[in-house]
Amino acid sequence: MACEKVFAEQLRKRGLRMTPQREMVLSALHRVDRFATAEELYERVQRTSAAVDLSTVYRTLDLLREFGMVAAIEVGDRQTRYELLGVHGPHLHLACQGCGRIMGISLKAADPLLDKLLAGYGFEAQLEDVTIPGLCAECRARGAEPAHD
Amino acid sequence: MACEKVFAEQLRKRGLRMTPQREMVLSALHRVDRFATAEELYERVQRTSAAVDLSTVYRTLDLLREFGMVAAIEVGDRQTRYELLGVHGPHLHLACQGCGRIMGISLKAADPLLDKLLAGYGFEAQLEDVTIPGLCAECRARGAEPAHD
DNA sequence: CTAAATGCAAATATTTTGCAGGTTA
DNA sequence: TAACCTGCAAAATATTTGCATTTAG
Repeated sequence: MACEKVFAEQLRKRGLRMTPQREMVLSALHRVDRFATAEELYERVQRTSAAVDLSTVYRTLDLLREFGMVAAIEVGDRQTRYELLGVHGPHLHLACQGCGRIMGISLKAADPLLDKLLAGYGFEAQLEDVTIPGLCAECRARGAEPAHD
Repeated sequence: MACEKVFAEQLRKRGLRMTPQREMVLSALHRVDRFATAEELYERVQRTSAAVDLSTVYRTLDLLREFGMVAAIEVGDRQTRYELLGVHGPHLHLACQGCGRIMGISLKAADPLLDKLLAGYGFEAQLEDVTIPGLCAECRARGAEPAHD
């Protein structure tokens, strides 16, 4: 996956430019463990260059989102999390309220729901960035309560 | 619907108190058109008494949420919206990205998905407060683009 | 009377923006 | 070299909290 290539290509297409900062953010997205907050990515980028600003991270994430290379998802808390959409493309997210883990699964599972919403309500759902809260198998086994807050 | 009764009851159960402010917030939730932000509720409450503070609105909404009388849902934007859970109880929310409208529909539609998640991933989904983005029939007919932001 | 609730103001947290100066193509 | 990008600082937004005072029960 020449992500950098794709990014550079998309940038050029719009008359925008590739910069070291933008490379670093993309690279951080690769190294980070799947879902990261802007702050986490910022910290990671800083290890490479302390001069990069948080606002630049946000601006780059916005671009990557526009290009469809990154998904922005919201778990319960206030922070947005970012995920690199690699070979797998968009998917559905399951967020365990017990342990905080997030799983990405195929959109296929939601096809019946999708059809039902379209047939019954004329509603064309976009489940790509939807995050479904709940409890994962382990937490259920542990008898964990769904954290309300 | 003796919502006030239920509220008062729940409060008493925990040694908390009914106050005019809390009544006003609950009342505002009734009058407001289904989904309201804290700010909207605040404005409405202020028409009755200008002395009520926004923080009190938030505190009351938190209580109502704990009591399961109110659902807090997140549409794309940063603001949380609150909805009174009346006779119908919890449901699934469809948020049109074209016109901003929010529909509440029965959780039934998602039963197959629920089963699939449980069977396939051991994940017990809680769809009560989930908001699904997409396009409603009207907006699709108008050929509206799903607003990315 | 006393624990709980309120208003106020200030703190937090996250994200966005304006701008002067540096940089990329 | 000209449009773009960056860092910095400050603004904007949404929500939460500490505290002195008031109030419900």
